[in-house]
Amino acid sequence: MQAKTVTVPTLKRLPIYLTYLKHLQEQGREVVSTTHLSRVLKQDPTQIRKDLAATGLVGKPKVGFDVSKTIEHLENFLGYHNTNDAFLVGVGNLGRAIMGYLPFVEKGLNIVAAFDNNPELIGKEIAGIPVLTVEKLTDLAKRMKIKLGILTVPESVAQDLTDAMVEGGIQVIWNFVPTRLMVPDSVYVEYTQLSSHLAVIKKKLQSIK
Amino acid sequence: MQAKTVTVPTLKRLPIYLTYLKHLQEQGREVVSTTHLSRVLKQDPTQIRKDLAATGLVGKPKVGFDVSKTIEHLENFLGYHNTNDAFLVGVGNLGRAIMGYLPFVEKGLNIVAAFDNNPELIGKEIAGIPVLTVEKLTDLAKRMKIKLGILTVPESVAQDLTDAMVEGGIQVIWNFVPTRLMVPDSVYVEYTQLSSHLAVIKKKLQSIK
DNA sequence: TAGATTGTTAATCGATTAACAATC
DNA sequence: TAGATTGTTAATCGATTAACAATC
Repeated sequence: MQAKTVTVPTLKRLPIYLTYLKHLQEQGREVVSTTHLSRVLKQDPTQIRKDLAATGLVGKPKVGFDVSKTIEHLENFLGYHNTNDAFLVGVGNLGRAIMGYLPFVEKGLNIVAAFDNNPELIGKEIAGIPVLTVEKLTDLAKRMKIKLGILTVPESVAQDLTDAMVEGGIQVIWNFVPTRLMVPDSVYVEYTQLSSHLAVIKKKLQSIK
Repeated sequence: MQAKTVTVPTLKRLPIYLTYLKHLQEQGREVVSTTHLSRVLKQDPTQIRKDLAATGLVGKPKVGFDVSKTIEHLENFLGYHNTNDAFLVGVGNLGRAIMGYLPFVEKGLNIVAAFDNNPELIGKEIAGIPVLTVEKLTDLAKRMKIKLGILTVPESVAQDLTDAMVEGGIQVIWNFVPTRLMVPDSVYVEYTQLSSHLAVIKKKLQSIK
């Protein structure tokens, strides 16, 4: 079956299935039913079936899904085997963590250079990634045809550096700064807003005290 | 007007409004309309009005919302002025980044201790936070009546340390590990799945190439 | 075969968006 | 007053969940 268009909610659940399937594989399980996945992952079995079907997977009635094949299929679908080059802008705490975060390397994220305006960092290497001055950002992005930029700067300079990335031809920005960025329609911004998660957590804490 | 029950999507948008309102405040703006917010934040104005109304805010027809009062109100509503004590478990790259992440401090997250099993880290301080052995986690959580735990360990030990937290009476877990955690119904888990965001980003990159 | 599981259509649920009267 | 904006009810949209026939 051909892969249909996959919705964002589905796309976000796939990596969760994948980690659990790998766990099963390590234990030597060969097949798994969505009924089982449903119990463990606490999600509706129909939803899991629809999610898998959306990637083009087919299961066997009465049997379930082949663990190894499903892993292989999902990894291909998510593009874990082909790497994407990226620039990281803002070598603070969070930036450094992302630069050295192994799970991203395993999933095919390849940060080729990082940028900062701190003279003490420029010229150094962090987690094997060279740190360059932000002045080189736009030109280098053009020259290297970089399509993905990861933004981990303080809020005050977020828009300026976004502009620099956009000018350099970057088309997808992973934004960790708690601000909306202004970008042309052609540029996609993926927002990872830790403050939003914190808001949910604090509300929850209020209600249980 | 009284604050109604606020949905999670609404809760997650409030911090975004807040950062932009502070930006306006710095520029000396005294009032703002949801029409204006809508243009800048690229969100439906009705949604913004509903979100604000859900927190108990009222605006002035023809005028809009008072910037300073709205900021004050939202900060109170989100509990930025009263701190929540938390334990952080797993002092790797990501854990360290969170320990030193200023925006969390400003929003009232107070990490009082961190835990790891690496002997080289134990006894040290990182960003002013003491690192202790994971063996002390459960007892100390009980004694200090800690309600919030932040989980930034490798996947292989995530469930074990979750169990340790739950046994220590922790009721809310902020999980950065790309796995579902098994917890009793009384425990709430907030999932921040960076792998899910990466999945969305990689798909986007595939489509623009 | 009987029963478990898949795959799909239909129903439900909840969030977003549209329409519009009320208000300063 | 006229017009912009709020606040709210109604309509829409999309995602989740339920029901159930098809399948091995």
